[in-house]
Amino acid sequence: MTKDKKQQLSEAIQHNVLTLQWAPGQDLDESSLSLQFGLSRTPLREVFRDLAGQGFLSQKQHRNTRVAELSHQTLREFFQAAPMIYSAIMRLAAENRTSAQVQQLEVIQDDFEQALASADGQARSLANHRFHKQTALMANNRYLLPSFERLLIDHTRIGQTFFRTAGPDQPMSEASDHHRQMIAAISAGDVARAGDLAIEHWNLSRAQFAQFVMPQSLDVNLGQWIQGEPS
Amino acid sequence: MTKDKKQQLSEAIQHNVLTLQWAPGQDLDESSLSLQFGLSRTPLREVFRDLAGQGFLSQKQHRNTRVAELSHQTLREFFQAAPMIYSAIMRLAAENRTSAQVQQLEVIQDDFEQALASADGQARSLANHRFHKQTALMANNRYLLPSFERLLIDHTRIGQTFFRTAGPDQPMSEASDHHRQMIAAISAGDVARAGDLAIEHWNLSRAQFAQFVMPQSLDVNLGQWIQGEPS
DNA sequence: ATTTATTCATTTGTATACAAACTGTATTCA
DNA sequence: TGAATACAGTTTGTATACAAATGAATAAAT
Repeated sequence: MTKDKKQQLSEAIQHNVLTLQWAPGQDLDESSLSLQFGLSRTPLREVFRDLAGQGFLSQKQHRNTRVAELSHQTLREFFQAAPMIYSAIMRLAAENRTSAQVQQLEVIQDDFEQALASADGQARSLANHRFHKQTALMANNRYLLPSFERLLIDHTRIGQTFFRTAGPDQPMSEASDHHRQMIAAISAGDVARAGDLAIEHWNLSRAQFAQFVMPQSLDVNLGQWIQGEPS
Repeated sequence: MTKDKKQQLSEAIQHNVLTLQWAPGQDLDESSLSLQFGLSRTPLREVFRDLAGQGFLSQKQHRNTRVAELSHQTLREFFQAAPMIYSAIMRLAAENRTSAQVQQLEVIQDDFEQALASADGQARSLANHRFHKQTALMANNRYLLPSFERLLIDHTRIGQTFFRTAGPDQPMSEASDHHRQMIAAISAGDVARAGDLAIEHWNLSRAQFAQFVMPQSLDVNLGQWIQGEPS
C-alpha cells in the first residue's frame, strides 16, 4: 500500500506548502520528518533538493531547508511574469491538446465545481491548482513548464486566502465559468481565444492578490505594479 | 585553492554539456566521476539532481543519469517558447538593471568580441552564453529565470555548430552588433527597444538552427515550424 | 531455433556513522 | 556594564557499507 515513500513525502510537502499549512519561510526539520516518514536523511534530502528546484522550498548552504518565501519583492516579479506565461500556456494547450487530455481536464473541472460547492477552502484551492496544472501538461512544452509551475505554486498559496473566505458567490462562479470557456477553446483548438481567456481569468485574480498583499505592505504603492509596468 | 569541490564538479559538468564535449543523451558514471573529483557518491548525486533540475542532465528512476537530450521534439518546443521569453527577459533587464550590472555586461561583451576574433568555437559560444546569462540576472525575475536558463542551455548547445565552423564573418559580427545595441537599450532603460532587439537577435539565429537540424531530420517539414506555428 | 527462465554482475538507492559548520550561551577581560 | 571570545549542543554535509533493482548472459523448454 505505502509503495513509494519518497513520492509520498514529496506529495505531503507539496500539499503542506500549497495549502499554507506550512507558512512561507518556515523551517523544516530533517530528522523529525525522516522519522515521521520512515526514511533516512539521504533520500529525504534528495526530495528536499528536488522540491527546492521546483520552487516549493528554498535552500542555502549549511542552513536548514525552508518553505519558499513569499515576499512582496516576490509578488512584484510574479505580476511581471504571470499574464504572459499563463497566456502562452493556454495558447499552446489549445494547439497541442489530445482528446484524452481534454476529457481529463473535464473531470478535474467537475471536481473543482464540487469543491466550490463545499466549504473547504483547501479543497477549492487545490482543485483549482490541478486544473491549471493539467493545462500546462497539455501545453506540452518543457521550457515553459518550470516557470509556469513556479507561478502556479505561489498563485495557489496566495489564492488560499480568497478560496478560504468566500462562499459560492460572484467571483468564484466567474472563475468556474472561465474554466468552462477555457475547456471549450482548448477543445476547439482556438488558440487566440484560449490566450485571451487566460488574460481575462488572470485579471479576475487581481483583486484577491491586492487583498492578500495589502495588510502586510502598506508602504508600497500597489497601483504602480498591480496594473503593469511602472512608467 | 580547490575550495568547493561540489561547485567545481557542477561547473565542469555544465561546461562539458554546453560545449557538447558530452553529447546529448550520453551516460554519466557516478563512480568514475566521484573518483575523479575526490567526492563520495552522496554529494555527487546531489549535484546531479541540481543540474537535472536546471535542465543540464536528465534522470529516471533506477537508471543512470544522462546528459539532457536534444531531440527534434525538443527543438519544436524551443521555437515555441524562445522569442517570447528572450524578449521578456530583455525588457525586464532594461527595466531593472543597475549600473554595476551594465558595467559587468560590457566586460562580458568585450570578452565575447575577443573570443570572436579567436578561432576557438567553444570560447565564442561560452562567451555568448555568459552574455545572455548576465541579461537574465539583470532581469531579476525568479519566475522567468528557470525557463530562460533551460532555453539558453539548448541554445548554446545548438549554437556550437555555428560558432565552430565560421570565421569572423558576416553573421558573427552582426550578433556582436546586436549585443552592443542591447547594452545601449538596457543602459538607457529603453524597454520596448530592448524587447525588439531580442526578437531581432533571435531571428538571426534561425538559419543556424535550421542548419543544425537539417542533416538529422530530413523527414520533417522544417518550414512548417521554423517560421512559426503550423496553421 | 526461438522464446522463456534463471543466475550473476553491475549500478542505483538507502541507512548509518562520522566530520564540519553554525547558533546560542556562558565566561573572560577591558 | 558591554564587547569579544570560547565552548557546547545542534544541525548540516560527507563517506561508506549495505540493500534493491536492472540488464546481460546462460540455460532450459517448447
